This record gives sequence, C-alpha cells and structure tokens, in this order.
Amino acid sequence: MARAATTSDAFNAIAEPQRREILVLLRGGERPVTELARNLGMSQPQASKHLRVLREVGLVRVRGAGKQRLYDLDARGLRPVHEWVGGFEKFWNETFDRLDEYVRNLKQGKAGGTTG
Amino acid sequence: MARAATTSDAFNAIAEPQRREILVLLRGGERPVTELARNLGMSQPQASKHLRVLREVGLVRVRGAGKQRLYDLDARGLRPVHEWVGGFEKFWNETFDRLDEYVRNLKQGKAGGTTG
DNA sequence: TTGACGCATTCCATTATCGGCATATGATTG
DNA sequence: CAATCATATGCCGATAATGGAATGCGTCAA
Repeated sequence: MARAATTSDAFNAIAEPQRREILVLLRGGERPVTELARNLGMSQPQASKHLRVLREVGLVRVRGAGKQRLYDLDARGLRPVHEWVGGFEKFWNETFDRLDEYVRNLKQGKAGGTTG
Repeated sequence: MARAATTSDAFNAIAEPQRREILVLLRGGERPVTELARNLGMSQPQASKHLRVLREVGLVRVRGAGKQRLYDLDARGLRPVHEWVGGFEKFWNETFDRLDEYVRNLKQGKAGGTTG
C-alpha cells in the first residue's frame, strides 16, 4: 500500500505546504485561481490541482463568477484537526519538565527513569 | 517531484493515522515498541518504522532500557501545528453563517453573491 | 462564429510511501 | 561464546503524489 490519498482527510490535505498557503490566502476572502497562483508563485495548473484536493476534502468551496471560479474557505474541516492536536496541549509544556528531569538525572550519573 | 517526505515536518508525520494513534498511546507514558505494536494491531517492523519517522521529526524520544527501547512523547513539535490550525478558529464558526446566507440566497432565486 | 480568456484535466517522469517478510543488530543471560 | 529476546533495517511490490507541458472546455466579447 502507498501513502494515504491527500484527499482522504484534512490531515493529509494540509500536509502540503502550498495548500496551507492557499488556505491562509483564502482567509482574506474568496479568490480566483489565477490570483492564488500568482500570489504563491505557482503555475495555474498546480493551483487548480491543489484546489481540487482542498475541495474534495471540503476545505474550500467554489462558485462560478463569469469566466472565473471563485474559491472560498470552508474551515470547518480544520476543527477536528485542531481538536486532535489540542489533546496534546498539556504535554508540550510538561515535556520541558520531563526533559529537564532527564538531563538532571544524566548529570547525576543515573540513566533516564522518568517512569520508574 | 513526489510528495514531501513524511519526515519533513510534523504536518506530514501526523498525516498518517497509525502514527497519530501511536502519539495518543504515548500520552500514557513511555512504552516499548512491542507493546505499541500489539496495542495498535500492527507488526513490530511497522511500529519501528513509524516510530523512526516520529523520532526524526522530533515528536518522540527514545531511551534504552535493557533489551527494550522505550519511546516517549515529545509534544513540542505539535505546537506549531496547533497554532497554524488555530489561525482558522474564527472561520469555522463564521463559515456556518456564510453558508446560511448562501443557502438563503439560493432559495430566493439569487445565485451565490456573498461577496457582491 | 471566431477569438480570447480563465480554468480544469491529462499525460509523463520522478520519487517516496506503506506493508509484508526476512534478516541484521544489540543487549541480556547462562 | 551461544542462545534468546527486543528492535531495527533491507528488499520488494503496489500505489500515488507533485510538477511541467500541452490541451480540453466553458464563458464572454465582437
């Protein structure tokens, strides 16, 4: 099996840096493809491809406006991501302490031992 | 070019569901490889490979304990992820409103038009 | 209808994943 | 040193993502 599809969920979709940048730009409101491409220094086809992925996972919506297609942010799909990562919030402080303790133990000649 | 390496950053590392599960288990404290593999129903080599990725992006630490190697959570690398996603927090509520408005416009026979 | 513009899609090459299986490496015990 | 347990690594097959280039398709203007 290969890596999961980028379209399988928001986690995979936002793993790509350029797609994150697109989402950031869209916080400023809906934008046509070409403008996104220009602002991010990518080709129009690349922008379209990234937008397709974002649309398939539901992070953006489209509406036609004449010749243009305006893409709009739909951030709801990011909420589960935020919540999952938020489950570690208390740990990225605590981790410092455990590392401190670890280092102190090393200096005392004792190996690790945070647990036992 | 192919997709960015899973080891390129935390975003890519946590795109894989099994690696997320490993991190969740490690919130309960350090664990040896075999126990993680058993708890997650994956093979030992797979667990080792996932742990390698997590270690390379700095989300876990290892220490030897006899024959075993105990993996420990280092959640600090998740903080940037949380912050990036958090930048969309105000939008996943606002989005509902914009969708509501969109739907109301549709019912009135007007196309889209959230913008103009 | 023809032409121009905006965007989506397809084809291609390169590259890296993930999983299974076998095996190498490391540490402990006797 | 030999045997064993715990873990890491190597190889393979299958999958697919990314970027570039070319092209298809829909819309608007004349």
